[in-house]
Amino acid sequence: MSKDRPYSALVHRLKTAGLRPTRQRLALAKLLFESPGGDDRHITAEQLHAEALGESVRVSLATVYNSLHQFTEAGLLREVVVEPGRSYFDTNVSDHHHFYFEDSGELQDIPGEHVQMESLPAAPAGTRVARVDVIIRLSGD
Amino acid sequence: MSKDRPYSALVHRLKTAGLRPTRQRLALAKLLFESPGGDDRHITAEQLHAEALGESVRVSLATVYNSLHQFTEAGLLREVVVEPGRSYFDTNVSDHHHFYFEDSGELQDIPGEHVQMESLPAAPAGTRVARVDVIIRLSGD
DNA sequence: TCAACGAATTAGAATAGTTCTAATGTGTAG
DNA sequence: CTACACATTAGAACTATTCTAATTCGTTGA
Ligand SMILES: [Mn+2]
Ligand SMILES: [Mn+2]
Ligand SMILES: [Zn+2]
Ligand SMILES: [Zn+2]
Repeated sequence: MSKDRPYSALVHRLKTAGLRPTRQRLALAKLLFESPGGDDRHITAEQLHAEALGESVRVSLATVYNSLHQFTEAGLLREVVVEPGRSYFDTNVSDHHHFYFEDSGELQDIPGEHVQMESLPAAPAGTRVARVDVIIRLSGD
Repeated sequence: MSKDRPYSALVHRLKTAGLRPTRQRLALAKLLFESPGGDDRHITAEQLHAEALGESVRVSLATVYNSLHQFTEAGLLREVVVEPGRSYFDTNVSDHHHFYFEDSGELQDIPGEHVQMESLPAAPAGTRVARVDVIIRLSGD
């Protein structure tokens, strides 16, 4: 279909999401989605910024935040809040839940089938369920 | 049993928790646990501080934070994080989950029986489950 | 190809929630 | 009552995040 460079799939992904494929967004998307384990990363804005700088991708922290939020709105990422002042962006947008290791601050996926709710209560009138977050908090032994 | 003033039950509650019943802790505990609906309040530190000042209880914000954390450690409160930079303290420490109204920022209890997990995955070796948080995020219509 | 324009990026300031510091005050055991 | 550990406090500090307004870039269509 396309004879483009390695970025071609990402370019398409961003365009489809209504986002211009800028140098910064492409580089961040590459780090997010095409690293080893890219379909299950849990990363903070500061971590991604550091990672970019480490790869000599020049991008500001403000742009990292902007991009992460835009990717989230576009459904490419999912935001998971675990502590006040600590939120992760998750490259796995399928239906799943999380272990949170309180000691190390790490998040780990739990496949969706392993936690099932029976009888989710109905959303109150005038609202719809935007998301259901299940976080199993773990502490050391 | 006791012929003490209205604070007597609270004094006992704090002492049992290993906390000295100081003027500030008593006043905050009274606001938290003896308001109408005191077994189901979801309040932030700043809200509680404002409430205290409104009742002419002189207490610093630092003490409000200290007390909320101490109460939480003692099992009198439970902390619920809903957004980066927004955490609530919940006077309902029984097993239950929450609706979060994204528009208004309010939290509402869902009785424990109304959400049941089947087959919670086992905690990874070397860890124990400290808590399971279920937050159903609602957005307007 | 390129001008024009709206969109994106940026540095740095600003904000908000929370925690820290170190000086002062208070509850309680003896 | 005294002494001392514990608690409170004002304000500074800190951290994650958002904002601002100046600059740069991507796209489109002539
Ligand atoms: Mn956000
Ligand atoms: Mn806390
Ligand atoms: Zn995940
Ligand atoms: Zn609750």
